[in-house]
Amino acid sequence: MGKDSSTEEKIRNAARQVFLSKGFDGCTSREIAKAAGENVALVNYYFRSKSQLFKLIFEDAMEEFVNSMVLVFGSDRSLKEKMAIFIEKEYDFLAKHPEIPSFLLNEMNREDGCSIPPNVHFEKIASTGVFEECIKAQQAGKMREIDLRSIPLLIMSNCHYPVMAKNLMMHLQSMSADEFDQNLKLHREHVARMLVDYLFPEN
Amino acid sequence: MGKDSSTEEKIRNAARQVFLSKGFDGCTSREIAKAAGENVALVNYYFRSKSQLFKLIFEDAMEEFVNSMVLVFGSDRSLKEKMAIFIEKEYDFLAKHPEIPSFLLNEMNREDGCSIPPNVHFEKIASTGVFEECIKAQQAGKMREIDLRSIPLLIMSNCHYPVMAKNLMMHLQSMSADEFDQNLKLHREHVARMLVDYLFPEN
DNA sequence: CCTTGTTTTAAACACTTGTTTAAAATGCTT
DNA sequence: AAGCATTTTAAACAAGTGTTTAAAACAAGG
Repeated sequence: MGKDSSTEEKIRNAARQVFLSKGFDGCTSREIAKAAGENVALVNYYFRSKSQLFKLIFEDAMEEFVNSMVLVFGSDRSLKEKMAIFIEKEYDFLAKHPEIPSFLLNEMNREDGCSIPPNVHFEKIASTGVFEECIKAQQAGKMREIDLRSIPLLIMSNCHYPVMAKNLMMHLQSMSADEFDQNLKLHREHVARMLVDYLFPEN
Repeated sequence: MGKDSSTEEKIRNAARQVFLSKGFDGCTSREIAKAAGENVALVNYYFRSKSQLFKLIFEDAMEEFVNSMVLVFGSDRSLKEKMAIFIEKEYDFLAKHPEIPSFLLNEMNREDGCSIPPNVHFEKIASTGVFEECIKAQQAGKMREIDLRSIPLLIMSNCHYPVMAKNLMMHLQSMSADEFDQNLKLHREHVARMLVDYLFPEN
């Protein structure tokens, strides 16, 4: 069976790009094929159906997404440092892949959207031991008493939303894309300071 | 010309519900008509086209959205109080209309998505005088030195994202809808405290 | 009643959708 | 070169899309 470079990969990459920016409903099989420079029939020849191909792309994105979480938490810095570094990395990651948050959220909310076993991703994050680390820190009085499930939500809110809301904010505050990007660099520092200050209050 | 109750409104309401939950690409004219219990042709009879009808719904949602901002900032409380109240109101509002943030963001990012004059909404917010109020507070050392455009972004991030990410969080943390909603109540208080503490540091 | 204008309907329009087919092109082994 | 499976193509398929049409149903006033 063939090299997985060439055609199959070309379609997969094109699909990724198109799906990420337009979503499942927002694009057509022919659009993906054209973006790959290949015949429409090849999409189904290699991936059986549009949905099947989408599932592949979606799970890839989800994995990439979760991995970027796991990476930092696995290191052996202090919890406070980890948090700050994670926010840094997250902003860097999102600068390169700004469509991922919107993509995941949207397709997660579509009916018959997500058919993935949840435990996989949960386990991956839990396996870094970051949760136990938090509990310890809380018991030692070094970390604010807060439900552990709120922490990812706090971080993700402040990292993901700004990227997703770029167009909306540009509209509401009538600013250009450059202005927004420039402002985002400052915003990022506020976010890091605010979250760390809140989660690790000074005595 | 007829009563604007009955058919026209029935279609408009159905369209709102369907558009909000599925987006422009995610639904069909026939689906809207069926939801309204009327014939397909009536959609175009009253609204000329699917796009036209969508534009109406979209601008309505946007207005509702901006108004919920303006309402609080127009009151005559202290800035610190306004902020806290606003977050409260926003969470209440979003509990009733959880689809609006996703809807606005998505359709804002669609190509040929937003064809609305931006200045309208910007002016509406600016006209509350909240910006001048912030500048004053910053000069008096009562408010953190931060670009004013970051403040709405901070607030919206922490109010809107949690609602949008409900399904994603349920999945990642393998929790039920009830668990999530319960957690959201606690989360909301953290958000209010964190934002106020950060924007109005004690001395 | 008939006439007028408005509202509603079923049917059709042209076009796009995802998917399949059957034939053509290509590559590889013998 | 011949035979083979694999890959690619253009064409077709049925179903669904937004929109239009032309006729029917309705309401109101003369």
